[in-house]
Amino acid sequence: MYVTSPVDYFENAQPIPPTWSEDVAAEFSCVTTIHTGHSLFCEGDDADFVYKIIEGVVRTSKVLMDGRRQVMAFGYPGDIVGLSHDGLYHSDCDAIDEVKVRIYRKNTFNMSFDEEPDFCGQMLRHAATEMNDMQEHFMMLGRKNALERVASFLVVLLDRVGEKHDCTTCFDIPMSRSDIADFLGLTIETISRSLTKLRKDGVIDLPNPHRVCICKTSALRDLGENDL
Amino acid sequence: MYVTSPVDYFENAQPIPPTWSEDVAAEFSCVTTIHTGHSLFCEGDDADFVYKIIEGVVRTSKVLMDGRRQVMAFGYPGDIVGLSHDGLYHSDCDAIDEVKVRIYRKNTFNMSFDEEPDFCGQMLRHAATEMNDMQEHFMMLGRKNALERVASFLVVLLDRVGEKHDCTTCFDIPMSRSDIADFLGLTIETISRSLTKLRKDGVIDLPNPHRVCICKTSALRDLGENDL
DNA sequence: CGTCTATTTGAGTTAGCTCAACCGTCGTGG
DNA sequence: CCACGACGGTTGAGCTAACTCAAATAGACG
Repeated sequence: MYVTSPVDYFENAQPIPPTWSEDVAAEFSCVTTIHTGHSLFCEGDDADFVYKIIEGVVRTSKVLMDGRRQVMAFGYPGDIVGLSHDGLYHSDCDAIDEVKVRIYRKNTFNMSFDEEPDFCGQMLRHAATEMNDMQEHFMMLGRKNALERVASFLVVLLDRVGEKHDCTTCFDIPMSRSDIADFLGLTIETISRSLTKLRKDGVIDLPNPHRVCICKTSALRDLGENDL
Repeated sequence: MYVTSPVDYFENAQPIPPTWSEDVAAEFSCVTTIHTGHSLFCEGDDADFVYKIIEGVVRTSKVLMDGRRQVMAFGYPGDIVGLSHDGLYHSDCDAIDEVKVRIYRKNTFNMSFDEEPDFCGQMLRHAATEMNDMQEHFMMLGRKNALERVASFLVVLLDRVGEKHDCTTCFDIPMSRSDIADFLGLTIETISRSLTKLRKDGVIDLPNPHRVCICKTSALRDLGENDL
């Protein structure tokens, strides 16, 4: 099931000491870089690690036997990926660009919280936040049309990574059209056509295929009808 | 924003004592019944409680301004609903049939875990399980066709509440066609047609609209292509 | 400069939607 | 007791948004 080996960053793992506090936590985690296109983990692997994104963007996805793929989420800096309920990963996770992550050994906190209860609390808060995002995602996949989905997607990115320049807000889109399509449950052609329509309507500008500038923020928000 | 009042079950709430252990937990939670069609909570309400389903089935859903609705999940006995990341509920939750729940005061464990760390662990495990279910749900909404979605849905119910009788496994479907449609991102007509097709193909039997018997389990599983 | 890959654009097809009719069950009231 | 209307589910017919397939375009890279 392995595409690339996701665990060889952790060869010199230290033994786990009896107590664990915030400032020694660093000893039980390590920072590493995953190169563009490489996997953090694959579906079916033992879920031994949890990853916190420091830099770059990852993609978590699942594939059906016939190759149909659904992208669950894009993980941006601050996001946590790799939580499992049964000790196995149930999705693939790949680096979309050059990604720096902090890797935590699962057994130091996950499923056994004796050492540091607050880490569990942080984890739960994070899970609750992610579940909320997932509910927004359900709304898109189940009930919004193509243009609304693309608009919603752009609004989420706008609020998360938009850089305000005078009247427009711009940001990079590190993922391919194919990634966006598989995230939104559409095809690359429909993504392209929707972006073109938004551009022709003057809502956005596309300096290049991997960068967007939002010209009419409120129009985009109206289209996306995102919560909050 | 209220449809029905979801909080009047908790009029005689007790003050929170300083310590909290498993056997006194009952004091900080209470069991109550929510009647068919009534709400446990609504989007926008203060998320003061978390609910564990004891009996019956609940539906969590979101609606867009124009009335389009997406059902996020059906909560069966053992499931927990009402987790929030920011102190507000972001979905509606309603009783599909007569529902018995245990209501926990959020502040006794959620977001402040000083008293009982293990409750947080249970919560996190539950959240991880639910996130896994949600990922299956994404696959359905984004990448499966109507028949596959209905088959997947039936397989999940089959594994969860199926009662095996000789060669077939049967279970009740407490939710309406409209609920199923809004869960699967389809219309009631498409649900009906898909069920009829499965019946005509001999995969299932429908003694009445709210009960299914699975005749060809493996055929249904093949169609649904569920993970695990 | 040519090849490769990602994206955009165009044209025709189709799965699922919309709208409408129909059917069975249930509760209500004359 | 039965007629009636309301409601939930099923079935049919036509429509349309998004898909599929195909071609054109544009960068990126050796």
